[in-house]
Amino acid sequence: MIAVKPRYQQLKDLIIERISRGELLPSDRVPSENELVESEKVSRMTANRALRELNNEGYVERVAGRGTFVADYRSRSHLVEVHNIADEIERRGHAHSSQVVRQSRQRARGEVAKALHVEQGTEVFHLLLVHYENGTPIQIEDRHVLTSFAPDCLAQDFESVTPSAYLTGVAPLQEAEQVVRASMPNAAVRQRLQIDASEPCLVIIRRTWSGGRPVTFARLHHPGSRYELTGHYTPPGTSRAASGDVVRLEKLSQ
Amino acid sequence: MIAVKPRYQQLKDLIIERISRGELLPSDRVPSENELVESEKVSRMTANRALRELNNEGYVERVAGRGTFVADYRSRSHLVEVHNIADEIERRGHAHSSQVVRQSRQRARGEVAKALHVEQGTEVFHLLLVHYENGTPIQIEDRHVLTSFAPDCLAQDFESVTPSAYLTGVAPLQEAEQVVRASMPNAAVRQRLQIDASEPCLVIIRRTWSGGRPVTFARLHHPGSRYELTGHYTPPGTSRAASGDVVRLEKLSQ
DNA sequence: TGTACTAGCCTGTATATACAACTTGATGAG
DNA sequence: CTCATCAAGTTGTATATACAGGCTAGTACA
Repeated sequence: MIAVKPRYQQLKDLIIERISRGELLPSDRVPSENELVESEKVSRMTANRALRELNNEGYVERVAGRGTFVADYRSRSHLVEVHNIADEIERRGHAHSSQVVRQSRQRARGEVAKALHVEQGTEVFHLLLVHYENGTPIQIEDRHVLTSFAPDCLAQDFESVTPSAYLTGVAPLQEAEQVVRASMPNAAVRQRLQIDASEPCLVIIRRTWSGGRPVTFARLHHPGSRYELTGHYTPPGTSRAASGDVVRLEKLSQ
Repeated sequence: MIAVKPRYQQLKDLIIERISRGELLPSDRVPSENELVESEKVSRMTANRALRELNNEGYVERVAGRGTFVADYRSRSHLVEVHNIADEIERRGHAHSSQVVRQSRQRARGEVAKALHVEQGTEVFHLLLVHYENGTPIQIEDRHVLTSFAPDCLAQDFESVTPSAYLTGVAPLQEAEQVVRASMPNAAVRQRLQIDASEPCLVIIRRTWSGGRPVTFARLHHPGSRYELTGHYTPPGTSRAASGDVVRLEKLSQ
């Protein structure tokens, strides 16, 4: 099946390709419709459709009169926003800090090797951090990263830039799977989160893909009494105004 | 500001309007491009853009050679799929059953009144069900519904059709907010879920909107050892094939 | 020097036209 | 009656053209 892709899709693929290989960085200017007409020998309407759809999908931002620009990674998907606990805490107006417990190479075993699609015993990076909100522990981040994805992982200072922010900067994350559970933590987790034996944890296990392969696998433990996940869903095509005056549910249900 | 909406947007609004007022039902035929050219006095390209975008947004399905048809509610948004615990259980190949504990009128107080945007003391429907997977309790559904939204709510047999499925049938749900927490259940919840005092619950608090106002508010309790939420995110515009061979994470991390 | 204006680029929308590919139902040949 | 063919309607794509409106830089003018 050698189905020929439509021309507008070829243009989209071309631009996505340039973005994901880092040739075009966030806020860089993307070729204008007329430039694409010249260089790719298409009509302006075809170039328009390609750029318009990339805009709808969050890859680029368009400004009438100025041009088309690569969007920030963080606005590309809700997923990436949720990824970064530091942003989340700062958006609440609180202070974020973190402590690196471990930052080392490790041989991938069992679950980690399977999740990252590597052989048992392959070297990967292992990060263990505790994140604090106004000095109170809010998350344990236990993360494994493919060495080939981020070779300079051990040289980073993860107390000033979170692993999420760093990894997002290395390359855009394209896909993610996550599982959310409630479970009782063991003693080590309890000690790091400063909670007692009767408090459950909200656990998120998340695997993220880039360039067609899984690149990082994280287990995030949160104290049940101090953390909750919130989500907001609107069907596409709904006017933005409608969702603006939604009362935040977490305030209602405390 | 009397901004004139673009023509293609007017067409989209027109069709969404017909769908949401029930004039067009799922699988009904939507006017074809040429019919819109006639009736709405637009060019075919404009009609094409309107229908194409409605298709991308999940409102309609298009089949070359046949026409354009209203999509099923359940395929309109991932949200609605996730809503129905019965479908979820059956998709796993297990048997779903449920027991209605309470199905009555109740005066809305406190949190419920605030969440549904009604005065304290307004009458609402109250549903309390326990859902079972292969005979084991998997969810307590404690739900409040606006009487005006579903007047025949008390006449339904919720042991054969789940509240989610019923409510989805009354009108398409347009928006939802949810909060996910881990917490220790009280004795009543423990007893209904048949769990002991050391097991935490995964709690989902969800509010759903239709026609611009909140219509139902639900608290869902799940035993931490038997239930987990899974999510899968792909940025829009990614080819579908890539996400097909993703290994389910819940199997990896058991 | 400073300000107003304009040319030139950009996106956003709308139309008319064309051809390809698919589906369905009718028509006609065997 | 059966099967092949065809016509008409549908979506999907692509092009050429046009005009409106936003933005910017440079130019002319005061």
